[in-house]
Amino acid sequence: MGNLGVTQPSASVGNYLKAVWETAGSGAASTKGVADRLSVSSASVTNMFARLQVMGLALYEPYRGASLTRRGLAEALRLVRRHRLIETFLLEHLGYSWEDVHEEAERLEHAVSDEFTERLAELLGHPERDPHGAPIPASDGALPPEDSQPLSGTEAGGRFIVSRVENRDPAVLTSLRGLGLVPGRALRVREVRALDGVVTAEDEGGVSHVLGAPLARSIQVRHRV
Amino acid sequence: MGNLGVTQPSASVGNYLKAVWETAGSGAASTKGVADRLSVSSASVTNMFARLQVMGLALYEPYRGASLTRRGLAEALRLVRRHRLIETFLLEHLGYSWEDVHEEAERLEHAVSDEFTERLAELLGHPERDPHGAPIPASDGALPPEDSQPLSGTEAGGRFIVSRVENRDPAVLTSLRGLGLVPGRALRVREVRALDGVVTAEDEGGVSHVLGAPLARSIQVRHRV
DNA sequence: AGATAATTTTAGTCCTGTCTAATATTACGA
DNA sequence: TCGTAATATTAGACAGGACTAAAATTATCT
Repeated sequence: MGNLGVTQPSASVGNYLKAVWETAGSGAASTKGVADRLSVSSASVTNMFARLQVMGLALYEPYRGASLTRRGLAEALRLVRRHRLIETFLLEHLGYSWEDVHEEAERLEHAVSDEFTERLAELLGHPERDPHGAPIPASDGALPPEDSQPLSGTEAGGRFIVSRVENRDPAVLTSLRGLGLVPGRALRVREVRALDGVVTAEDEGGVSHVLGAPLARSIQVRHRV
Repeated sequence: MGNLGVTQPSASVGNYLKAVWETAGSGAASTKGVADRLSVSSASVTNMFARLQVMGLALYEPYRGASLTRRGLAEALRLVRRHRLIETFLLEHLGYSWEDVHEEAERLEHAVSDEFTERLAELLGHPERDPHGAPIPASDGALPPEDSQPLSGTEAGGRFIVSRVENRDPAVLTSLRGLGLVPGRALRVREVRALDGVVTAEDEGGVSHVLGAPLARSIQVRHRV
């Protein structure tokens, strides 16, 4: 994850790199996908895709989308690492609440240096996951293995532990926290309704939760051991 | 120091506001003064002075320099507060060395929110001074009273305590730290040579320090009680 | 006071990153 | 497979911030 002699990409460029990384499954990111994620016009995305290509950070084929080069991927993961470490710090040391850490980290990740990042990792004890359960890339970009699946893809009767909540909306996160649907919570799935994807799951206190498809998709769980 | 409904000035605008504040004694800041401090061309400064005026952050009279309005001053002090709190945090919690905190804080001050700042102040115990002895403005912009004077302006025979070191150059700071010329150090002034402003002072260990005029000007001391 | 030096401003250019409107391409449903 | 809907791209504009070169103003020194 070195950065030898290379100019730091601007915050904008960094945001596009992250968006491409998050949007592209294992292929190329679409213009619209990135535009929606960044709340920016499609024209802006087309423009940036071309620039990322010139900068050697992405491969771009018109109408086919963009995918990161090794360098682009390294840069994206560096930002993701910063973001998730900062979120952890905000929650654990500054008393931020779960739903507020994302926004602050979003700005800070572009301002901190590698030195800051590594010192922060040290202070935090080199955590593997952030407060939402998202894996924190190592300083060389390595991601811890993922053993989770979305709640929406489980089967009735299964017993799980919430491992991650993938949602940036503070209002949604506040609600989920209120319901106790945070990483670590044990759940037993009662029903995954084929009709509309609504999932019904019961927590250890016997409380039943009914979750619409989008929510069920953003809650990741892993099998209980 | 509120920020109600007001768009956050960009990092650039913020840097100019700080530079005007630091440059203008109790009058107006000159184009060249600000240009030198920010390492930017004079033309850029003229341009920004005009824009600050339009934004209501400064008063600008061509060829006469710029001075901050109440709003501009409040914004500048807000950044200074952030900067100095961040420096303190870097040194005390992340293990940064004295000479490295400035550069990192310079970037971070534009990325943190008021909420972050106040939580950080809380974590640090609401310090009144940063690691270099510079006063930290309160959240309402109030500055602790200044009882210091530059070492260059003292008289031979006086006994002082170093209260502040005003220099951003890491190389200079490293040297001063090596000599023990940091806030808290007791000094007895031996000579302030009229000829060239060179100051000779002795510390408690009996070590004698000879300081050129520029250095002597950047070291602030207060009378020993 | 006049000449020269220092400082400032103006004029014009450039780059980044955004937008809208118009056009082109691809995907999809009948 | 054809027509419409969705997606993408191009073209052109604009704001923020920076620069250089040239012109103007102020300061300084004899």
